[in-house]
Amino acid sequence: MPPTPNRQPAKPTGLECRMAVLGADVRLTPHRREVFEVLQASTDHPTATDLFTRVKDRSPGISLATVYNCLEHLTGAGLIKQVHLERGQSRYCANLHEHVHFHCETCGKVIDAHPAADFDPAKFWNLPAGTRVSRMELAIHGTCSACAAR
Amino acid sequence: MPPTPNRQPAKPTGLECRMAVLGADVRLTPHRREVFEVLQASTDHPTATDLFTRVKDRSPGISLATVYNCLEHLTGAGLIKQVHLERGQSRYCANLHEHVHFHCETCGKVIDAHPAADFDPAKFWNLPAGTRVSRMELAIHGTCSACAAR
DNA sequence: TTTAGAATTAGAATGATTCTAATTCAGAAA
DNA sequence: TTTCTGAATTAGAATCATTCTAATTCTAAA
Repeated sequence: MPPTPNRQPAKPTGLECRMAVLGADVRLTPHRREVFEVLQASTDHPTATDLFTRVKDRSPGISLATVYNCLEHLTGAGLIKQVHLERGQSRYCANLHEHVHFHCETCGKVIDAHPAADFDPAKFWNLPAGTRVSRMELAIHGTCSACAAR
Repeated sequence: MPPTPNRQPAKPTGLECRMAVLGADVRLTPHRREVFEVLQASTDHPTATDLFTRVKDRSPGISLATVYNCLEHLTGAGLIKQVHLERGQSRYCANLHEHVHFHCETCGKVIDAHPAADFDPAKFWNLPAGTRVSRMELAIHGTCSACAAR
């Protein structure tokens, strides 16, 4: 039996490329990179199938399962966010700035809304002492200005 | 052809009972009443199948489809609220006071949290002029005090 | 070149919800 | 009372989004 090799943890080299955000990291494989780039280029808040359609134009062989897989890894690494606005498909968002989502119930459009500079969400709700908050998700539903104008 | 009878719109009489809230109304049929009462008596935020199980103790013949149907009507009438905390099953809530939901990611418990008296949500997000807000849904995720103590 | 593990895939499986078509029921009209 | 109409209810099928599975491919290190 050969001596136990002094195996190092795999390090990124060559084509392999990692991005680290908030301590987590992902290997940015070609598919993951494309899903990420397509999402970053999207101003709407696409669903997994929306992204599947868009990425297929660039990588015809990609499968929906891979898109879901990529989204899961990217979400886990904190590179993108999963958004739950209503029942049905989840939506995804590459805007990492703190923001909330406005959802127009008439046309379905989703708009990012950013909080006022002095907004401190934690102090507005009377959570029991000892509660730890890891994230908040605010969905505002209504009618967007374009629809309201009609 | 007989003369057109002067048909009046159906009015609630006898056992039939309506509740009107915010302009909407529902006939409170026995099943709807039971689903509503069971939800009001629940301190957790039950899912449709949770409610189905609980209501079946009182009305063994009820079907899951009817529970969904009742929940839809009660929600439409504004008597209860549908809550989306995570992917998967919707939860329901009979607390009509303005409040947000805290979701413990460790034990799954959901706690109602009420806003501070001076909280005016509308002014904290820079929504485009002309936007009309009909409702807001805030989910706060984290660890409840009991789980945090462990 | 071999190996080990991760990524990817197609398709099956799952879970929640919604739909469908038939039946039952309540109250109004005859 | 009996009939009628529309709503409520039902079981089961259908749908939809997602997750799982098992096989295959790929990457980078040994």
